[in-house]
Amino acid sequence: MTARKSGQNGAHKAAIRQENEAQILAAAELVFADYGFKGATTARIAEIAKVPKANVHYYFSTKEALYRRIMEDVCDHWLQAASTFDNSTNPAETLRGYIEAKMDLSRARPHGSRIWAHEIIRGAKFSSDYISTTVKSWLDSRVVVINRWIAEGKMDKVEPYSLMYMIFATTQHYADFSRQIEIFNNNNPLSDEQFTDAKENVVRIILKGVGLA
Amino acid sequence: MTARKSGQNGAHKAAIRQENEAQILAAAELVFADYGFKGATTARIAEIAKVPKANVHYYFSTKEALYRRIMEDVCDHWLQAASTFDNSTNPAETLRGYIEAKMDLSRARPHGSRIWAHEIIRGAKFSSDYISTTVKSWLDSRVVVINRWIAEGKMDKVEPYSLMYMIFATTQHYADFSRQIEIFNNNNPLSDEQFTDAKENVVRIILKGVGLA
DNA sequence: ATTTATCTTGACCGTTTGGTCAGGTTAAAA
DNA sequence: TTTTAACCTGACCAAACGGTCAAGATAAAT
Repeated sequence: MTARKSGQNGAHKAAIRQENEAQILAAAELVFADYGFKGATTARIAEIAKVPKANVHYYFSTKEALYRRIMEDVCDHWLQAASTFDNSTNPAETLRGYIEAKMDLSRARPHGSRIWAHEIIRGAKFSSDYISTTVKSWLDSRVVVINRWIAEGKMDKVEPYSLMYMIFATTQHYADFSRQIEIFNNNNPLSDEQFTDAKENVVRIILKGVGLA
Repeated sequence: MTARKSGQNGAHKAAIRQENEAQILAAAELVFADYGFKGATTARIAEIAKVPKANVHYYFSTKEALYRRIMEDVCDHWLQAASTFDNSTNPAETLRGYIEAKMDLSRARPHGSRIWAHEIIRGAKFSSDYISTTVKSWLDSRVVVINRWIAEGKMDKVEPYSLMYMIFATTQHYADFSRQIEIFNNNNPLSDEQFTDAKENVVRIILKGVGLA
């Protein structure tokens, strides 16, 4: 294949790089989600990505570098869902939007949620900085909003952190524990209908639970 | 030390066995909780248990045998907390009792909860039988109770599974994600006071959320 | 056509892994 | 006291681990 056949300026090489990196990242996300950082192996990642193991190390110098890259991706998506909390005029609408966004993220990217779970369970060795700065700032500012709603008598007086933890836990449960839910559902993954129903139930219980229904 | 010095009939040997097994089990619980089955190493377990690695294999033939034993323990404790759901006359009292029992279990035995989380995240390879029989039976019978409460107009019409998943997720979050909670709490573990407060908030939000307040 | 830069990979290396074992110590039984 | 059964452990092993590298293949630039 000549240079002319592809786009100009080394577009083919760039495409190869992008393709391979994407393949490796997708495989790594799967393997890290199943086994966490320590339990995952580069050989297994290579196998799933369908590239020789040496090629994994050509694109990502170390297992840790690959892991950190995956964590960045996971955090980016988390922040994206978080932004739903911005429109803070109507408490019920805002909370509903946030819960629904987090539920949808659990459905769309369960592996990311599982990687995060591994990371925290193990003690957040790689991400404690990110949590104590970026995530904590985000959370604290939402707590302020919730406290304002409470002060304005728009909702019940609840501990905002407890509420947020409940939302974190419940929404992520549908990703992290989907295998358990599947078994309870007679060994069938939740259908789109069942998931939508679950989402509505979660929203309703929480909104009513804090006096927003 | 002679046989006479200890109780009769080989009590000393039995005591040694019990002591060592307990030490190894405690260490294994810690290590499996941090790294899951695959990521945990027998060398690390031996180190924490303060016995030579060969001794770990003297008491537990393989890493998998040790892991299964730990899983049994975890399940036993889970079933113990589950029994709180038995007194099913008063919905609010029953649910409150169950939620509080699960919260207390997360506080008292966080490692067990984390091991369970690892196990499910990975796909419940060792425990799918236990879940699809024992746990599912337990859950389905509680769902019947909740549906009866709903039919009797004692609480809102909610999807019982969604409600139970919310309780699982939220209570276990205080064990599995305690490191994250700690960071949000300015790098301090929740005090007994804060935990009691969180527990009460969780109970209040859920009970009110399903129309039991 | 030749050079250069990037991509590819089988073979390899030192270390760590789960697990074994021979030979020892200790306590219970005879 | 002697025998027996259980406990203990340093040393070891094959396999799997993360990572390296030299040598070749491919495509872009000259």
